[in-house]
Amino acid sequence: MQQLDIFTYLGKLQDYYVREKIIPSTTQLSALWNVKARSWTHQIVQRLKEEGFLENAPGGRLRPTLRFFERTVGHRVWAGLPQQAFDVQPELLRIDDYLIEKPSQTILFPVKGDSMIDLGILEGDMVIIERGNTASIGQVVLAIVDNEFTLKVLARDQEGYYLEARNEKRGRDYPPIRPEQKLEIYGFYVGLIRKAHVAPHRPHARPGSSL
Amino acid sequence: MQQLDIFTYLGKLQDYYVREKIIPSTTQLSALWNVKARSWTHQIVQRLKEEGFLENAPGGRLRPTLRFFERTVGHRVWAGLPQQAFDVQPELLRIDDYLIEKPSQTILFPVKGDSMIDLGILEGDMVIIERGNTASIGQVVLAIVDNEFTLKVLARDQEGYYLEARNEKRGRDYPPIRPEQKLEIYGFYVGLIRKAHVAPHRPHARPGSSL
DNA sequence: CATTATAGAGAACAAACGTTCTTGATTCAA
DNA sequence: TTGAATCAAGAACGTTTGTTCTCTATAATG
Repeated sequence: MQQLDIFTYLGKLQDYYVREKIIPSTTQLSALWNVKARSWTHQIVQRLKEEGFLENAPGGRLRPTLRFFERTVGHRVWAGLPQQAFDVQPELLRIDDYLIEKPSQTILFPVKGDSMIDLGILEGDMVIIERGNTASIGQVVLAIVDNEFTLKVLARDQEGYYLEARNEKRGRDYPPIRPEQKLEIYGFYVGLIRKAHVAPHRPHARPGSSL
Repeated sequence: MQQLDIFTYLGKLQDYYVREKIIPSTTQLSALWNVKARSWTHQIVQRLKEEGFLENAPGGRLRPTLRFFERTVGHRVWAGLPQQAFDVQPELLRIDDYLIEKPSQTILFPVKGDSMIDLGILEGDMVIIERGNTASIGQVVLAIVDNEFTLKVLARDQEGYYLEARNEKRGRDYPPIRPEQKLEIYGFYVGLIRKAHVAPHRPHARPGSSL
């Protein structure tokens, strides 16, 4: 704690950036960090630049680098403090880049119902759909049936193409969908994001200690 | 073309923002827009604020609004489609913002095994973990057992706290984990991202037409 | 003990900043 | 042809900015 811990400052700044979507000026940074002297704030900023979290945009203002957004991915227990995650060369990952390859052809679609539960696609999840009207058998596709979107597996038999659910338990609730005329495919499933509905944080349990 | 076309200015600014990831100052905007008077630049900015493309961040600096990013996936694509699509405003949702509230306390962790499959957490998924050593019974937690991370449900009985898997089918493969001394909780599950392993794109099927 | 980093504050400054007010063209409808 | 908008530039303002330089405490080291 004696040592100037840049990551404490970085953390506050990252949280601020998420809130405000801007890197503030030295003066405002001083307030954010509870530093009384703008000169000292400047010093800390300099350190963050050396570490590669910030850089100067044309005009001298600060802007976040790619590294600023990167998030640690843990594989095994890091010896000691969690902050060391940065030192230990962990895998770094940016969610948007990881999930979306073609931003202009990608949309998010909210999942309703549990017809795809066997593939781990739950109600309330957001599926990531890449546009394209061609798909392979067995692929999960977002199709348009009766003027409504539906997420199903593309299948085919003697009678032609149809859509299958993936819910073993309640299979009879989701019979195959056979298009009356044509099957309109909007895009195909390339990923998923889920926000867990965390119960309002009542810290019931505090088993053992911590780190 | 006679009329002051804000969108010409907006376009240039959008391109600049993609390049530099920052909204420049009035002076630099003047250069970008080939406007000689900073006052006039200020006027245009005012117009863009009224239209909802820009706003003032705390401190007076400019920042882009959500509408600023609107253009990427043309909304015209949606015209004529089922109404569900409009609920989400796909291109306006930024994944990072949606999933992560406290970036500095959040990590991603790759899921191994199928012990949590009943909660739709599959092998290869990345769970989003928010740090904190307190948790409620029934919450999904990332705990440290035998110097390895494990993702399980926190439970409790007469004997004390323990960890449960969630895999009905192969329940006997995942017996409850009871800590020898103390149960160390690293953080709790707040979300998930998944990248579907799309088979190399062989466009087997082209059922019906498209849009 | 003396010394040397480290953590922090204060003052000071030129440049850049956001803003306002004034003035001059050009366009276009009454 | 008068008069109001619109488009544009200039000058001027007080404030904030990034930066530098100097000066202290405190802690660690030898």
